[in-house]
Amino acid sequence: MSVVQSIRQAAVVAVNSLYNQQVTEADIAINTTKPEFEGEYTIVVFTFTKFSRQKPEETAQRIGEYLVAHNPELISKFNVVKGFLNLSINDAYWLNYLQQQFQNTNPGMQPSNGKKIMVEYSSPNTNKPLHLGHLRNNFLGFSIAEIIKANGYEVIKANLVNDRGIHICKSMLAWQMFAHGDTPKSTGIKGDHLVGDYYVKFETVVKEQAEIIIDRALESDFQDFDEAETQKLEKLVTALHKPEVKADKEKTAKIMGDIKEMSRNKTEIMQQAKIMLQQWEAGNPEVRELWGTMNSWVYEGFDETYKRLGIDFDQMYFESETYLLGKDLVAEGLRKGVLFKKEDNSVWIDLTADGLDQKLLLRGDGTSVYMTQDLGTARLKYDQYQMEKSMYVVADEQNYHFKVLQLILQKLGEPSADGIVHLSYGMVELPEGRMKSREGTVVDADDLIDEMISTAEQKTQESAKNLDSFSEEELRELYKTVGIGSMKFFLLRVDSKKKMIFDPSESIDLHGFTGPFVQYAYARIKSILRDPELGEVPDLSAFDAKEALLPLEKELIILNEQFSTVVADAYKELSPSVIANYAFQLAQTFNSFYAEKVDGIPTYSVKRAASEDKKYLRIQLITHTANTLKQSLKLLGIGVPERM
RNA sequence: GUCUCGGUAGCUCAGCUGGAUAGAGCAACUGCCUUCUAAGCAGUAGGUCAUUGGUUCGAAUCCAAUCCGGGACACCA
Repeated sequence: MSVVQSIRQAAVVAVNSLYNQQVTEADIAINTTKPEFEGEYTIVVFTFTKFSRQKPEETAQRIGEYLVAHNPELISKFNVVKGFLNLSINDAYWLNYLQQQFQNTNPGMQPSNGKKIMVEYSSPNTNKPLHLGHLRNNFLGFSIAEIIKANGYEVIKANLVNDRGIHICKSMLAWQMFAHGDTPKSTGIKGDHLVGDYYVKFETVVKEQAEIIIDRALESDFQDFDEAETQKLEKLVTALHKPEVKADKEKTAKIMGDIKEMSRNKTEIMQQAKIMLQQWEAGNPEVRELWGTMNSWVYEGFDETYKRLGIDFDQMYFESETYLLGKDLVAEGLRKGVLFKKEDNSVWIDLTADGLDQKLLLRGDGTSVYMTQDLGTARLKYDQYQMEKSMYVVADEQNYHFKVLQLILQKLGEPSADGIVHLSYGMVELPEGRMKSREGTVVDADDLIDEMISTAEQKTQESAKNLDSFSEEELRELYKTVGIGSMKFFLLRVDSKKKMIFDPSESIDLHGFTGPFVQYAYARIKSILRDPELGEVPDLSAFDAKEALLPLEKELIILNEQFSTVVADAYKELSPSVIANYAFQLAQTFNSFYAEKVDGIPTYSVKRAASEDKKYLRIQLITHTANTLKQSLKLLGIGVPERM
């Protein structure tokens, strides 16, 4: 049990017996004590004055006296400032905690609770390589999975690959037209990048072809369109010439966007892509073969990137295998009367009673839409794993989709419905706005990884000591650990619910609130423990420290003790940033502990400690700190170097 | 238009289940490497917590309104 919980329990007893009340643990407000006051934890007693009928100071005084009298092993003394009851925890309590924990190489882990949670993340399209946005998704998904595991759950990490659809046909078509049979092997280009290059090629051709159609349309020449489209375009073009629209930039842009979109759809190459998609769905062997080949190139590329990043999955799903799912569910829904058919045979659900709209679930021609697939996939997942919760790590632009998904599953009476959790995160933006793959303004994942690893190399060459004692292999490993670590930390330290801005012109820092800062603190501890001058250290598992704790010793123990609570909070908030902030604070406190000097003499030296008692206590303390730092970073998917 | 998320130091962000004088990092400035790793430590400077009103002993935190910005509301995924 954590200190805070112990205090809480003791305080409930104190308040209830002193004032004959029925308060519960939730009624006790506990904060860490501000550094300018004595004590470690503070109970705020203002709320108790309602029934104590005393001034805050008197109330705090009485509760403080009661706590010290009844819990001497926990609370050694107290002081009162206004309505704040500052408690000093008994040194023996901290020492006992340290004694119990210092050899635990997995601090903060809860025992198994037998429940399962699925986390779906990454879920890339197979028509282009991964970019910065995917990185945030991947790191978040992986880290959340680790955090959930630490809270006692079994986790299934799932990846639903979007391997079919118009987007991959675009790459395929452009490859057929322009590649002259090039392959990753023949060109030396990584598979996902090669396929991505042809996606970009496709888009440039569309743009060229669309421009001609747009120009004609703006001259009111609608030869490319059918009757209905012509009518719509006539309205749009007329609107464009109205003075009030001309004055309104936003409106003009919107209309131009509509015209552009309609024109793009009429280009020859887009028509060909649509035909290819139909051929794919019809099982055309040639198209299927090309599809298989190009996807395999992409998978090789993805695997390489995932491997470098240390990202993995327990269960792969492919949309080509799941896109037809969900139709059974729709049929059942129709039978149950939850869904209804319109004249054109399309199937809908009416969500107007829930403040939402009607939502299409099956097209008139019987083909499924995104939502249909997701309904089916939800059932498939649940049939396979019967998990407590099914989490989707997907950007916040799809908040509405997941709200609707859960609601429909509930109305259909699916057992998976209540467990649906959308882990919604904000997008990564550039200083000038959103990244757009169509416009080529994306930060490529592989490029960024390379850049960070070489930045780590540069920095290591500048500042590491004893560089010549590292082997080539060790150095490569170190650059990777630090480079990837800095990137993961950078993307995870910000609350995932908020969008974040990344400026590619300023490379990711390795100083201050960063991954390498935490890694450095860890490596420092390891270096202390490795030092031959430390001498022979006896088995400390029964060591019993006698001397009073010094300020930073105590502060370090207190922080370490909070780790379990932090891990629980990170799960509750579904936010790795809670862990990142904690890891930084712990590393920072250790660095102060490490560096404090009085008259040039280090206060907290381990090997030169004033007594054996202090030396052994500090060995326990920094060992535990190293374990906690390592574990924190592990929960973020970040590794630690033994030296750097 | 409706819904939704956000606005805290020059920049990037913590803090938000109400609690003491609002915290970090970066950037700027001052110090600190003959003693366990300076990717570090100690310090200085930098704030109308978007605005207004309300609830409260107490509001960055809760409520309402307003302003600014993002996103969603597809027979796209």
